[in-house]
Amino acid sequence: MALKHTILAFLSRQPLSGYEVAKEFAEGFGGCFWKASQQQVYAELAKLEQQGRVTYEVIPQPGRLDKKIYSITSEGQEDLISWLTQPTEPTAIREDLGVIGLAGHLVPSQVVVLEIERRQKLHRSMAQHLQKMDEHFAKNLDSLELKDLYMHLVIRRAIRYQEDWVAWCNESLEAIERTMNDESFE
Amino acid sequence: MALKHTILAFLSRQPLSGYEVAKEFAEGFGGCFWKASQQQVYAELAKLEQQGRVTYEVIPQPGRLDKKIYSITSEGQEDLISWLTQPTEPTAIREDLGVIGLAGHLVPSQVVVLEIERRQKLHRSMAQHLQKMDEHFAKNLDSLELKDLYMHLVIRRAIRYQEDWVAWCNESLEAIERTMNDESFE
DNA sequence: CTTTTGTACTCAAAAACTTGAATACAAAAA
DNA sequence: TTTTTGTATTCAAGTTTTTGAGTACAAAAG
Repeated sequence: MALKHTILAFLSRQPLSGYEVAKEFAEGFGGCFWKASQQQVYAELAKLEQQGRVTYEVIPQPGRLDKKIYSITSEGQEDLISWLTQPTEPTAIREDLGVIGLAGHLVPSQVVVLEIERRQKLHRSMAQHLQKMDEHFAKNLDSLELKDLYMHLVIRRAIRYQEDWVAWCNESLEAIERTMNDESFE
Repeated sequence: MALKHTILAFLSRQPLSGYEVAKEFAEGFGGCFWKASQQQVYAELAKLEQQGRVTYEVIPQPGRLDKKIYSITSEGQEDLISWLTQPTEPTAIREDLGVIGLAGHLVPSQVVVLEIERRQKLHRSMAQHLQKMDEHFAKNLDSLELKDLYMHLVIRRAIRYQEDWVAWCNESLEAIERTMNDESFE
């Protein structure tokens, strides 16, 4: 699984607390690329710590719960690098909206149309949100250091994904509406 | 989870044996949309049968193991329809190649470049394979019955997905190579 | 004539993920 | 001033998914 390596990848960029890692998985990167719950992240960090892939430093906070700042160890970096060097396999899409296509004939077309419209709006706003995340990188494209260039590419991937959904929704809505009209004139 | 409903969706199109359902998840639909192992499919079918969502008819085959042909029951159809009527949630991408972006700075750019090139070829051939699956539908687009129109839309979704990967790979390769050249002239 | 491929199904264990709850405290909003 | 939001972490149960092996037989390929 790659949750482990995704966490290591985050920590390879900068040390973070468990809470901060979890936030990345809930919002930024996770918002549309890789989701993981807080519990999953904390459990994984504990496991990685046991395996010596990460260490943490306890930061006492005045009038607050302590914070554990995790950083990647050299073992962790080696592990990560050897994972990075192996070929990746494409992931299946696993999308509920696709299943609707398989059984859409069981419900009135309007149900499908409304759902596609709802999803289209959602993906449009996700694309916009990602565009904003990317702005900073896209502006200085030529002077980006490698780390940031890669981050930009990852965000671009997510933007494309969302935009592709929007375009497919359009295409599909048109096709369905065309068919609905055809049938009513027959 | 939607594996259950995806199986019901298949059976709502036509009765199938467990083996055939598993094949759908390995190749056709599953090839790029939803993957599930044989074991998962058989287990799920058994559970659905217990719940009365599907029934099977044992077909004895001369000189072969018996075959169980599953069909959806009216309970199954009701279950499926009520699921179809609920809003769907977008799925996270969960792609290993995205994680590479987060930690790409740890390995030589050539490693990333080669991996992206490898993936690009893969997605190109997946797109072609899907195009072929779609040919039959795309040809008679105007005379398609609803069932087939929806199937066409699902395949289109998968084609777009694969093509989007190909385009992103291009975009990324160019950006990385540009940066590599910049740096070697400095 | 033997190996591979394809049909057809089952069992079991481990890893991963989801869901729900709980604890603890601070700062801002209502 | 009470509620909500945000920071920060942990435990537990249940479901899903992955991985690996095993049984059985037929037909085609080598």
